[in-house]
Amino acid sequence: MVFPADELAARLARLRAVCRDVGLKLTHQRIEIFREVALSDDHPDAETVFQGVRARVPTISLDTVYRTLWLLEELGLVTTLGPRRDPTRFDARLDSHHHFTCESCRLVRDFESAEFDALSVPEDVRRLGDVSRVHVEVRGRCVDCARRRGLGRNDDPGGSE
Amino acid sequence: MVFPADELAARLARLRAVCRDVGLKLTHQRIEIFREVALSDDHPDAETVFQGVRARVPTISLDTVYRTLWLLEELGLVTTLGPRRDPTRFDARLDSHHHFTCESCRLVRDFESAEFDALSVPEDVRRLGDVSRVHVEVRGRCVDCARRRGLGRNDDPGGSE
DNA sequence: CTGGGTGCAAATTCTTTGCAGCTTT
DNA sequence: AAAGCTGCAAAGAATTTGCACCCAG
Repeated sequence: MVFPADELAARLARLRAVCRDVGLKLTHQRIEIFREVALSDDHPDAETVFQGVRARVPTISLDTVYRTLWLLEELGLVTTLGPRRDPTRFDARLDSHHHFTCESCRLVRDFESAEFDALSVPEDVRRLGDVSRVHVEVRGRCVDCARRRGLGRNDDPGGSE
Repeated sequence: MVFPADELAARLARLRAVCRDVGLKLTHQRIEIFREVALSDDHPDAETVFQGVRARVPTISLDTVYRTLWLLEELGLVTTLGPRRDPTRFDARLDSHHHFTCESCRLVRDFESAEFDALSVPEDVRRLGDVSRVHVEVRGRCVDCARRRGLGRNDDPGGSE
């Protein structure tokens, strides 16, 4: 792994703390699922986590993995790559632009930024491969969702602009 | 729409040019599907494109929409939000970091950058909502895929670090 | 014309849900 | 003991595929 062993312990401690605070049970499965994601450095999907955990907990089921991953996500202990729980979305803009994504609803808005466009990719990244595009993803909660308050999720972006 | 009417014409012209060059037929469906994505500023998913196009072409089918969208993506005429054709992937790192994603295989690598971490969100974006996180997505082709050449897609990232 | 493209319907893949029994608190 | 979790199996989305007919080149 990339990070020191301490880091895993710290993440697990955080899981414990959050579960206690929110009143969630700290089951064997939850710990192992969280550990699997925390230990991997390549951002596994649910199926991959399932395979990994199953090596240690043979009775684990795939649906528990899904339920737990989304639970951890709601608790803020893990995040997702790309928009959350969303089918693939397409973009016809080929010029350099960036995205603001609302974590509550499906809203995504483009924006331009000369500063962001000017970003130069670090040398270590260039060593990973050929870079074709660099764009900034800003996540947050849109004004409409913020107005509606609460932590619940809205399925429909309000502003039709 | 946000961009001038000319822009749509330019995008359609580009579609024509690319199809001709590659020897693809310029069907009514392809034009309408492309137009639907090009005209929308909220990054529709396949289902939404389907609904939109169906208003003008009642016989369109959802599978044609999928096929066409992925075709346009391969031609470089549209892109996707988040990783392409990939189930949801999870990330247990909560500290600020960024991603390099290979467009050929499923490889995703984290990297750190003080410069990227220091980015400040433009005022107009802050008006869209509350920002919780800013990260940079670098897309390209990893060294292993580059070595394998060709435009085909590899399903398995080779390097196990 | 002729082959690529489309529509249909069925198949996959990814993810969620209802329910009965088992585990943490 | 009580409520929350889990595993199972079945349901539900999202996406893909096989095949016969049709249209752009």
